[in-house]
Amino acid sequence: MPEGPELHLASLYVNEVCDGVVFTGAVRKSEVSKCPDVPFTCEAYRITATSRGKEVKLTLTPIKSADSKRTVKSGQADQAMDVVFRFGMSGYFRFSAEDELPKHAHLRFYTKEKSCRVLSFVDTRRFGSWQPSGTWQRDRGPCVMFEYSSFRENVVSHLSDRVFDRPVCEVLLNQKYFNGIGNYLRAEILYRLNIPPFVSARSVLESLEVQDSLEKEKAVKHSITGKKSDKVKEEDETSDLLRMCHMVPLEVVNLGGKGYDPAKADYSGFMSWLQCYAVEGMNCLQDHNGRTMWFKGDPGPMVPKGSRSTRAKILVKKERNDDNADKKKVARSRSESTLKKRPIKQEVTEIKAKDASLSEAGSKKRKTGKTAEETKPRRSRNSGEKAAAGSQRRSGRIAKQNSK
DNA sequence: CGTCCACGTCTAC
DNA sequence: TAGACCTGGACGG
Repeated sequence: MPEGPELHLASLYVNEVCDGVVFTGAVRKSEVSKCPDVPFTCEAYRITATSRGKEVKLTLTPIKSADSKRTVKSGQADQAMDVVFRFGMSGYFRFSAEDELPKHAHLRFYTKEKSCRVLSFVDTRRFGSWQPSGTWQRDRGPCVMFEYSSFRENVVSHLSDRVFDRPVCEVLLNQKYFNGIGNYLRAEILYRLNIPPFVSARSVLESLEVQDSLEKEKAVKHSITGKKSDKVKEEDETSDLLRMCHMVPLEVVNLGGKGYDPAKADYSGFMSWLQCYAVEGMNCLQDHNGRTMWFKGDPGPMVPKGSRSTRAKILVKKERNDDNADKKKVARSRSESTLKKRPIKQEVTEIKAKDASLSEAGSKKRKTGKTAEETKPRRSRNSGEKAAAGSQRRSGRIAKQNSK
């Protein structure tokens, strides 16, 4: 599930399904989990959730009854407890019947119902974690979605920090400044702005100000009366990287539905929303950390040496509907960058690799005559995640569902 | 069957 | 800045 939008949707999910539900007893952990026990036991309690960036906090609140003072046994909570979750690569919450517990339900909260149900933290890969009596992780910055002004402030006031020497695509994953941005969001955000991923972060951020310039503009317009002074320099609403770090994740929240989770039922809406990440025809390279960066066009000057164009998974195939494309383009030709949304007919395919033309980007940074693949043993990001690939796989198959 | 890939941190050399 | 931490789906042989 897990970038900022999915964490927030998870908190909405918890609040919805747990509304009016009474939980009871102890919080139980799976045998296999290495995360800490949650020492909370209560005859009757409620669960609510909030999110911040890439964390979710559950609050367990004991329900007071008239005779509670007498009834509270030792070992029973009478105080609320917060449990803070990080989702790793595969975490999510599910509310189910007790006899239909999902596989990998590693932390469980049981309802006080005759036919008991369970709120579970499910995490297939177990990269997620929780912290009993937890607080928001100290080194994480403000939420890009719901603490927008302090998020801006935090970035703009630290631009001299040396982390901003790094390529912008790598800095966008730094949760100290971009809490909530992950691998698909960085691709989508930079794509919308046409910013090459491997240019220094400072160079694209240094012109930005603490206050969102659109907000400023609104304020000005407002004070000027209702006069629609078009003279006020119409700034392109999609031109500010920090604003896009706020807006793009909110778009995913407003899809209302499933985020990226191939294991789950309906994520087709999300797949259609993607314009760049894992989209056929886009380029990709490994960043300095071995993570796949999806982009279009120029990669920028700071591509890591030896970065290979990965044979990353293509999840989305989009098909142009060219019939009226040109006309529409002219009609709305106001700003180049707002035209990113090509008139498109999209097809969500099953996951089928096609490995389109990634070679272009890859060849750019081949300085020697030889390919990176030939000269260097490929850097591997980590043992489990990326074993250095030996063989080239080329498959030319795409699920052909483009019939019509 | 085996290899490669995946929405993210962590910590150890 | 490599690994470590994990499971499982897609794909290739």
